[in-house]
Parts: sequence; structure tokens; C-alpha cells
Amino acid sequence: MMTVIAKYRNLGLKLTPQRIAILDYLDGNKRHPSAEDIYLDVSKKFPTLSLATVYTTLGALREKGKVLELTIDPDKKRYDPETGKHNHFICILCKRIIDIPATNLIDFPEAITQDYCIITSHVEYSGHCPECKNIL
Amino acid sequence: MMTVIAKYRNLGLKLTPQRIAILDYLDGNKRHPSAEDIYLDVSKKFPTLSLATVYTTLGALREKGKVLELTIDPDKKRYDPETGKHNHFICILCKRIIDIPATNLIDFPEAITQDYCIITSHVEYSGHCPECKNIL
DNA sequence: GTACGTGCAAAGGTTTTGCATTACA
DNA sequence: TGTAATGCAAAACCTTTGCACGTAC
Repeated sequence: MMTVIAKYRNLGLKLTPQRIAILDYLDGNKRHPSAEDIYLDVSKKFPTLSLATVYTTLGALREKGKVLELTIDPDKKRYDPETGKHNHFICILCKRIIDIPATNLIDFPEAITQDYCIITSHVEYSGHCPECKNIL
Repeated sequence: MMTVIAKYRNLGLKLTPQRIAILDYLDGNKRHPSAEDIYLDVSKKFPTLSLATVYTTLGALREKGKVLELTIDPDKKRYDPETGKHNHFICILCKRIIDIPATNLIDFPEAITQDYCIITSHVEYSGHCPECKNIL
């Protein structure tokens, strides 16, 4: 098992204890946390942590391509340490975000691919997740 | 040509002059404006308009399914009066949002459609629009 | 040693809310 | 006439920024 220190060593980022704690929290995390989710959890073990540090660390990781900033939740940004190609489902009731595997998406008319430079594509699904569906 | 008054008459919304002006601005508008865009334009002809009125009108229209709230722009919400099925492209430089026709999207593993209740799906593309691509 | 990160507080931007007044239906 | 919308101001959030201090490299 690779430690986050080894994993993020050569990015040109200083690995402070705060950052290592944030990276530990994010590593393999499938919950798509908000900045505040990260802050609340990491500050349990690191009480001096500041929310501003969480934001700047997320910004630095995003610039290095190590985290995705998701805009699927209308209320706040959510973060995803899994940067491989996949899509997302958000439950409109509990706001859980769940990974959806990406199949071969061919949904872009060829006439458009000539004029545009497409850098990312992302499918966003919304509805009721299995838990909320059962309660309804 | 149908006036917006005829178009929105039977929604149970009071058609005040402010709302009619907002509806006129939105009708057929392909620019995916923000609340402030709407406010700035409509208040030219309606100087007493309040930004709060724009927000509450957009909220009422959204509840009636007459406008979509887009979260594709990380900076603010954008609104779309075209509620038929289509997708969006956002230019990461100029923030223009452009409609992309939806093809038959079959990108959801069947195992998942059984457990989830999918209400909406939306493909979000980002990159450089034709104008910005030419400048680069 | 130096450039970069931290933490605090304050500011910025977007969106919502409370409330008295106004006006549609 | 009664219910709902308006407009103003203030508040509520989320996120960013300035700055003095501290620390990884």
C-alpha cells in the first residue's frame, strides 16, 4: 500500500502535516466531500486546521490534476480524488453523489467537434438513490 | 407568435409587469444568463426591478418546470428557458454556454437503473468555444 | 535561508429571507 | 378583497484574500 506521502511527493507541493492529513482523508474516498466535510473530519485529529487551508490545498491539488471539482451539487462544490474517467449520480433528496462507470460516450455531433475544442465531458444523473427510493 | 402572457397564463403565477419583462427577456434566449444578467438587462427598461424579484421569479418558474437551473458554471447559477432534452458546452475561457443536441444516450448500466430512480441526465462538455479557439 | 503554507480575520460574491407596501386576479 | 409579488435591506452561505508567522525543502 502506497502512502500518500509517496503518492504526492513529486508534485512540487510542500507536504505539511495539514496537507498529509487532508490527503489521507481524500485518498480512496468515494463520498465526494465538500470543503467543509473535509475540514470537519480532518480538524478532529488536527484541531488547528483552518478552512482556508483546506481550500488552498484543494486548489493546489486541482491545478496538479489530482482532484476534481464537481459542480453537480447546486449548493456547494464537491471534490473527487478519483480523476479517471467516470460519471456521477446525485440524489436530489440526500445529496449523496455516487460514481457511475463511463461507457463509450459518443454523444457529440461531428460537425461540432470540428469547431470546438472539447477538453472534458461528464454525464450528470440525478434522481433518487437506492436508500431514498426505499423510504419513499 | 405567441406572447409570453399567453404562454405562461395558466401556471398559477401572477403575471406582474416585472415578471412579464423577465419572461420576455428569457423567451427564446439562448445565452444561459445568470440572475444578474437578467437583472441588468431587464432593469434597463424597468428601473425599479429588484434582484430579489429576479430570484423569486426564477424559483417560481423552476418549480413549474419552465426554466432549468444549470450548475455547469462553477461561479454562479445559469438559467435556461429551453427545457427540452439537450446538453451543454461551457467555454472555460469566456464562460459562454452553448446548446448541444442530445443524441440517444445509453450510458447507464442496466444493473444501476434497477436500483436507482433516474429523473434527469445531462452531459456537460467543457473546452474552448470556436471564438476563443481562434484567438489562442 | 527562502519560498511557500498556515491560520486568523475580513472581504467578496451569490443567493435567500423578513417585512411593510403594492397590485394582480 | 385576499393572496401573492415587489423592493429594500439585512443576513446567510460559500469561497477567496491579506497578512504576520511558521515550516518544509
